[in-house]
Order: sequence, then structure tokens, then C-alpha cells
Amino acid sequence: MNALGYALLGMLVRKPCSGYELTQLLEVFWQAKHSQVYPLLMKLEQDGLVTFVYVKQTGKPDKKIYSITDKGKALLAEWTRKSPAPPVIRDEFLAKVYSIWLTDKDTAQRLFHERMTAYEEKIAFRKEEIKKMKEEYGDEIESITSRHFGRYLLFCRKLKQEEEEIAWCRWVLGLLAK
Amino acid sequence: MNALGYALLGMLVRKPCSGYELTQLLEVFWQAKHSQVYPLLMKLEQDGLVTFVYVKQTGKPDKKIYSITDKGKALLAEWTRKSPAPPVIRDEFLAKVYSIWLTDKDTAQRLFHERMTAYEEKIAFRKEEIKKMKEEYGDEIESITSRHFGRYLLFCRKLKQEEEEIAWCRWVLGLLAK
DNA sequence: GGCAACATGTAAGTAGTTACATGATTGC
DNA sequence: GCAATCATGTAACTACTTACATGTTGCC
Repeated sequence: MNALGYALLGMLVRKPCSGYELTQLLEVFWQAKHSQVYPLLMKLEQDGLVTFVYVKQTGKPDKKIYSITDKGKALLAEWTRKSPAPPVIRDEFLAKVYSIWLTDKDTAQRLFHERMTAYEEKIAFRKEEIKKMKEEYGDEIESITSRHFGRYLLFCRKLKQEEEEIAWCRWVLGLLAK
Repeated sequence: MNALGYALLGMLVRKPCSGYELTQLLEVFWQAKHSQVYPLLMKLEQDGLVTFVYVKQTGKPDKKIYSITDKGKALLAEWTRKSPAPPVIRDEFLAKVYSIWLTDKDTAQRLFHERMTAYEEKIAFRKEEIKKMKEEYGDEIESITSRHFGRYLLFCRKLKQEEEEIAWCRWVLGLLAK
């Protein structure tokens, strides 16, 4: 089993979800397309780690709601205890920054402004998500006993990181203005 | 051409390097194994974007030093101007944090302590690299005219981010201690 | 009338990892 | 004697992306 498989189990232990929803929830720490998620869910189902039920909807397409099994939960708990592999970061923007001295100031400034705008949107979304979580789950969310604790921690981390990114962009734009 | 190819060109426009060295330099914004880098460099050479010379060494294996061509430089400059694809982050540790509520406090604390230790080492390395760059290239490094400007910006960003990671870990450990 | 969101899937291709292969030198 | 660093390469495999395929509702 690969890390994405465990990541999906980790989402399902929090609450039952459709493949579509999982793909979106995953965004905080892993990026995967639905074309990778759907076949993996089928494999997890074959391995007896998850089960699903069809849910009919009106006005929307029907969906499959997946839930984790005890076997899946046990496997996940075991995996969580092991030391994780080092993170993978592949950022095209940073690759462009590396050779920024090749371009003119205007292009450099444009690239950094675009980055800032993208991150400002992410921050707004992140803040709203944190607010929603606090409203829905209360103070309990800051305790390891809550099943939403992990997601909450990751959102707080992401928010801080995104704010840092903007501060860095501002610093660079300052250097470019000199 | 894929992003890794451009990333390699971006490194080579700063200074000529061996494949081995490129693999290490890449670490700031892209992680690639030598088994991916060597064949790509050959492909870049076939496309006339880089050239290489054999350098004989004593006490160490011989190496191939790659340099960028004018064609490669032109292609890179063109690519730099285009809006980058969104970053990819795949972090197994964060996947484990997501389901941290499944494990006991001791395991949770151990995971966070391990993360902190790993990041403290990275910070030490990063600080030394920044110091070296400042010594070698002086104040000029904070100007877009320096070919080391991009690398300097990325190291400063990474350092900040790694310090933030430690602050976040400390915050989580505080919550866990409650 | 077209696009976005909801919802699931497959096929073909590219990108990236793991393992194999070789070999000298330095330090523990 | 063993592991690490330097140095380059290939083969087999896995992971991931892009494109194709289908269909509804609601909004501009």
C-alpha cells in the first residue's frame, strides 16, 4: 500500500466520504486527481479496508459513500506509528525564481504579484475553513480526542505558511524595487 | 520539455555542474534522484540545450561537467516568463498528523519530536549556506543582477519556512501536553 | 448558450522511485 | 572491515497526469 492509500483511509476514519469529496479534502497535504483516487478506492474495497454504499441523489449524480472497516482502521493506526518518508515539494514557481535574474524587473514583479494573489485567495479559504471547524466542533477541536484535531492542525499550519509566503513575496518585491 | 528539464537549465545558467552536483542543488525546490537526472541531461545534450566536457579527477571518479548553450538559455528565459503550474506537496508526516487522534499521546509526541529534530538540522545547514553565499558574493546577492540572486531568495524562504515548522510543532506539543 | 459544480470511471502516456551495477578514497 | 562520499549509468516498476467519456442542475 502506498501513502495515498493511507491518506484516503485517514480521511475516511474521520467521516465517510465520496471519492469526489476525498479528492478535495486531500488538498491540505497531498494533491491527487480523481483518476488516481477512484481506482485506488476500488482497490481498498477489494482488500477489505473500506466498504461503500450507493446514495441516490436528485438534481445531482448518484454517489458512492465509502466507510473504513475495522481492518482498515487497524492498518492505518499501525502505519501512523512508523517514521514518515521525507516530504516532496515540487514548485515550478520556485524553479522560475531560481533563474529570475535572466528576466527583466517587470516580469519578475509580475510573477511575484501573481503568486501573492493566488496565496491571498488560499488564505481567505483557509480562514473560513478554520472558522467553520471551530463553530462546528468547539473547543474540543484543540484536543487529541477529537477526530477533527488532525485536520484542524493542518489547516492552522497551512494558513501560517501561506501568510509567510506573502511576507516573503513582499520582501522580494522590496528588493526588486531598489 | 518538463519542469525538471527547465530546473536543470536554471541551475546550469548559474554555473556549470556535474549531474551529481545538480541532483544536490535541486533540493531547494525539487527533489529528483540521480537516476532521473542523468538520462535527462543526456536528452538535453541531444537537443542542443547543454554541452559537456569530461573532467578527470584523482582520488575521485571522473565526471562530466555540463554547461548551458545559448539555445538552452533562450528556451529557459522564455519559460521563466510563463505563469507557473501550482506547487505539488506530498508530505507523509502530515498524512500521519491527519489521523493522529487514532494513536496515543506518546506516539504523537514522538512523531512531532522527530519532525522537529529533522528540521533543526535543515535550519543549521540552511543558515550556513546563506552565510557562505553572503561571504562569497557580498551585498550584490540581494540584487536581481546577480546570478545567485534566485538561489539566495529560495534559501531565505526555506529557512523561514523551516523555522515556522518548528514553531508549529512546539504549538502542537503544547496542545498535546494539556 | 456556455461554463462551473457535482459525480464516476477508463486508457494512454509521462514522471519518478527502487534496485542493480561499478569503483576509488577517506574516516571510524 | 564497513559506511559514507564522490561519480555515472541502466532496468523494472510504481505513481501520477492528461485526455476521453457521460450526464444533470443552476447560474450568468
